[in-house]
Amino acid sequence: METGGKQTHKKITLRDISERTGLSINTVSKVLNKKPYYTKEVEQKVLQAISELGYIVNLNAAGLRSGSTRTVAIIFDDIASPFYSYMTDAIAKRFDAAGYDTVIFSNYGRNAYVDEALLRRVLARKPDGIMSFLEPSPETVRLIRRHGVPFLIFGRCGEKYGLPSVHADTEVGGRIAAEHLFERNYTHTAFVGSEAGIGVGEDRLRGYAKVLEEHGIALADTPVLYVKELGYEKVAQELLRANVNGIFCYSDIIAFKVISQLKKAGKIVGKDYGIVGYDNIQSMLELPEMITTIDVGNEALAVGGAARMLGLLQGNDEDVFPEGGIKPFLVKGPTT
Amino acid sequence: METGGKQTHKKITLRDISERTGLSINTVSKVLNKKPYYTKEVEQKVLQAISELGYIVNLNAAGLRSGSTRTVAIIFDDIASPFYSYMTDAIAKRFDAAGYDTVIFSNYGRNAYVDEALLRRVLARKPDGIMSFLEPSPETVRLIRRHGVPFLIFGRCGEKYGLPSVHADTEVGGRIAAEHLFERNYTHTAFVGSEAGIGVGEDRLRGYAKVLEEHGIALADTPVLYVKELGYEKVAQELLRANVNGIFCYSDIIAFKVISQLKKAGKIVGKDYGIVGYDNIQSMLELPEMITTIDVGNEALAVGGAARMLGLLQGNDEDVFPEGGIKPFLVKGPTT
DNA sequence: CTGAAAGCGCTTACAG
DNA sequence: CTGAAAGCGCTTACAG
Repeated sequence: METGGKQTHKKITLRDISERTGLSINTVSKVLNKKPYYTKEVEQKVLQAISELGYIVNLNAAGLRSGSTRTVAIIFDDIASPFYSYMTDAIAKRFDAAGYDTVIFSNYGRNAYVDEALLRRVLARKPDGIMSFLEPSPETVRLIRRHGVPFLIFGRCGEKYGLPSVHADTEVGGRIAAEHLFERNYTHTAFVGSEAGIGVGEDRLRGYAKVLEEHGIALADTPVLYVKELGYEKVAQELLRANVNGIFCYSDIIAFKVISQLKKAGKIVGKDYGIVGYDNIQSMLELPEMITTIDVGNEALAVGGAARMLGLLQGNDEDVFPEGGIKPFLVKGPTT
Repeated sequence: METGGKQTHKKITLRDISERTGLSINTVSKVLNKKPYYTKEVEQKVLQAISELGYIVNLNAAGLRSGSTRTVAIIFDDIASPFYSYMTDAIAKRFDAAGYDTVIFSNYGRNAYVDEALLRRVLARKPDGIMSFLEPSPETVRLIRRHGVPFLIFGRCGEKYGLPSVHADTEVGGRIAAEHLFERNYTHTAFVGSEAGIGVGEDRLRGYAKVLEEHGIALADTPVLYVKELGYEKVAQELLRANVNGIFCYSDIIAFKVISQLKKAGKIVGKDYGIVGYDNIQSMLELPEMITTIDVGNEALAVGGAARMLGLLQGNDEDVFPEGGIKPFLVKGPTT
């Protein structure tokens, strides 16, 4: 099987086009970049030589000189997660349409934040902008400042970092979930999160807690469990021990696993208890309706996020959602 | 004042490190790249200056000179699809560990092949290698050859293109699915694909067809339907009209939609009919068990694909699966 | 062990 | 409208 690996392939550069056409390198460059001015005749010659020699521009070299790589970096925790991959697809598609390529970075679950080491790797590629699903660590914020690169936080609020962000109102999401559980008479509730201290998780928890209060229940008197801390088996044990009948989960994936665990104990979802997830991944994957969940306005979020990033790339710092942000909504499924 | 700190966005380059330390630029470069030889003292000085000034290397510039960008491009059809995003995560993680960053490219569903325009965009970034979930068009193959860049086809056979590939035996997958349907007495079967002419789809269909033949049934006498051609409603109509009771689908996602459509007509899956999907996405997403499906050896495929690509990057053209490839296996679910 | 020079492939002023 | 020169930030020979 041949790969062409070791063969010598002559690299075609502007110099070759220049020699072929008898024009100077910068005239050729001008035609390539459609900069004024050149004659139709020159254009013809250049385009023909390019096609004949199979010239392909080296954008790294171009970026080195021009200062812009026409590249956006996306940072996430876990691209295998449907929420991230769906969003990445929707966003990268828009970058593509605007002439930007996308480089992806992840710390592969090693860290819930963008740490300095990761940001250094990102910056070494000189992207024109960075869009991050993760929040930056404090030192990272300093590095972003110093570097002056546009940095957009996506899906989480950037206010406390003084950085631009596009996100839905997560507290409202938690509120909607809790209200729904109470409406359906699942009033003995618990919250199951990923890990404590994640900003967006805390927001959802807060919205949920407020509804509890309105019903005269203190959050402290109800289970608040984190799967990364306890594991799913222990979480299920706690839920059973507390005799909970309404569960609000940080994500659909967590909800699915909780359902599986409780099933082992003979508990039937939608009958013995109700559960609400988060993210509405079933709609992203075009799966059959599986769960009651909160949709954070996925589509609007992706569109808005891409628009905001492209705006930042042009030095435009205006918020795309001045009206108070995207509103999450409930999607009723068979689990409540 | 150089130590003042808030120098607004002055770019720090090797030149600055050189001036700060009194060493030459190439000595600094040598330390950065750990090339022999330099003294401990010099190393100390350089590392300190780098830390003080917050230097970050420009890998585009480095790549321009060295010829290697330490970058791999991944091309896919649709990163929002769980199969692709899971694989991308598993693969990119391994590239990362080997010191390569990943750039993603897609034609966003516009084309089932890597066309020339897309490959040009990829090559303009000068990746050290390309890994593609999509097969190349004929002109694209020529361009790959001419360019001499390592190009690995992932998930599909590259033999007919003369290009290296890592893939499971898809024909066996189709065979296993069909055998299972017959075993379970779903003997009046149909195939539902994505679109005609996709190599990997044809392979699955062929394996399926062979089993039919062994049971004395000609493929031509059974429905072979493509959703991109007919749409889901028409597909369901055809399935009902032919009074089918066993369905083999090209993917789990297609299977889910077919199940939804047939439900509207009152048909209960697992009772009125059996259905087998492909990809085992439920395991990737950690969803509850939802469907009988074919797992193509996802984990092994990702590990092997990454290893093969990293091998190609080092000029090593050896196949990582000399023993006849990865074997798909059946995952029994509630739909058969 | 360290440094001066050349060059990777472009684009950007600027001169004509 | 076209071209000669400089330079983006590095690494690579090569000289000392």
